[in-house]
Amino acid sequence: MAYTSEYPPFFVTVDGVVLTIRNDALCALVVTRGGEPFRGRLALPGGFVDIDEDLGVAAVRELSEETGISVQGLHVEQLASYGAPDRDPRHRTISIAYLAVLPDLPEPVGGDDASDAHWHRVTWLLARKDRLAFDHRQILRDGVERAHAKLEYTALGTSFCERAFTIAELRRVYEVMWGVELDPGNFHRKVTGVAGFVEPTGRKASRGTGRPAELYRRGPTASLNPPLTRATLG
Amino acid sequence: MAYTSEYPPFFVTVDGVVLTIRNDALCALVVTRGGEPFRGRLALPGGFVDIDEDLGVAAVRELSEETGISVQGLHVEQLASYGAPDRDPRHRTISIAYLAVLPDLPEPVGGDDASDAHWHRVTWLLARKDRLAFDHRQILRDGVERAHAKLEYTALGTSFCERAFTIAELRRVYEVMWGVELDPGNFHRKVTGVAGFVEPTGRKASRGTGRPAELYRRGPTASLNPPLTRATLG
DNA sequence: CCAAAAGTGTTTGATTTACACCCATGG
DNA sequence: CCATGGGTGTAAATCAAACACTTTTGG
Repeated sequence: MAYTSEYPPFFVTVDGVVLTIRNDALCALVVTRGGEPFRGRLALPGGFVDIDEDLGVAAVRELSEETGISVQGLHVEQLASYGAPDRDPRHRTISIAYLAVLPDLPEPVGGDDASDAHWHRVTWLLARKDRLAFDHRQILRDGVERAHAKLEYTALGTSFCERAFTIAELRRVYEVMWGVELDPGNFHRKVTGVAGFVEPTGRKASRGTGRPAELYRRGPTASLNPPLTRATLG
Repeated sequence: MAYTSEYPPFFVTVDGVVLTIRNDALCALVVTRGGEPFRGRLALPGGFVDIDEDLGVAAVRELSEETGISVQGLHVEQLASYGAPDRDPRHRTISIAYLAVLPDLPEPVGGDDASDAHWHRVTWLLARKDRLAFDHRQILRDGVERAHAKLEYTALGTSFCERAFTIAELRRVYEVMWGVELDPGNFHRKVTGVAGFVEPTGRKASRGTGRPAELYRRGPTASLNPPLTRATLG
């Protein structure tokens, strides 16, 4: 089947910046490209938008097809669009990037399809210019920057945690993202003191040694004003 | 000329949310549509992206063509993309929206081209569902929300002012955007105390009665941490 | 009982808020 | 010389940072 148009054709794709924290490091989900261009290179999961498909739906679908991850109920937001005329050597392609934030999953998220999806440390992916295909290095950078910024004044941090989490686990998210150590007491007070941020489940968690911690879940996500600030360095 | 492709055609447009403050109200720039669909309805300025044109360049060009406004050197940033399959009754169209913030201009910005561009109060434009064509109501809402948010933790407020401005003029921006009265003394101290926010020009301005105010210009735009907060209500 | 982590109390210092008050100009 | 807005001083209230200390578990 072929389409004709009096205007030159644009191609529209979606790409996903999917972040999680594994082994105390910020990691992003990447796939190995099977076809040209950039065959064998790492890339953000993504693909073409169907002609009658909503952008957000396409992003979720591609993530599921390429990596087997279901982001149902998880944090997904539109990040930005990328449309430099030469960003794809084949055609004029506009990519709408989405940002997803997940709790650490039980490793190899091999998908039904092109199942070589892997987590890589963001620092490693960004360390060299040529690790990622297309302009995906820039997209990843923008995604990480967005996540960074939203940590401070939204409850995005809770999206890195499981449904139920301890305050210490949430604190670890901030510590890894900011590369600092936070005072456990002050963090606890701050986070439990902001209305709508977290709410107690009533249950407790025994995480190894020490006193068991109260379990919390995401609250109705109030915006943080004043924002969380970095506290005492270790 | 006709183009053929094995994939269905997408159309790509840019739209601009152009904000300013006039007569103590937040206003947006709109044009009256000359063609179908939505002929005669108000719409955000925008249009089709050329096949070899960068998105940001297209946004600036359309603004200039449709409204005669040059946003050279002014604040322009990508806002978000809109691509619901039915957002344009004619074709599948993806629109990348840009946000621009300007000082109050000497009124009718009539462009070279479809020169019926006008400022309207944002509250009026948003008050009814059908004042704007397409999904431009949602786009405008998103732009206003973005501007609102960025006021608190960036120096975006200075973009509503002329090159040189008094602290009182800057304060007026915040008061109008937030619908509050701010304490002049505290605002002055806060704003001049944050490094990189504003820098003095050395000149003074005589605005009517009262002591002449020092003139400032935008600083190298430090991010505001802690952010500006709303102060005393009037 | 000891180590370790959770969570609370308390002190200190910084920041914000409220508002008094002086400054500089136009009429 | 008075009204008006610009800008600084200052005290009280609020908040954040540092850290001591109590609680509750596993070994």
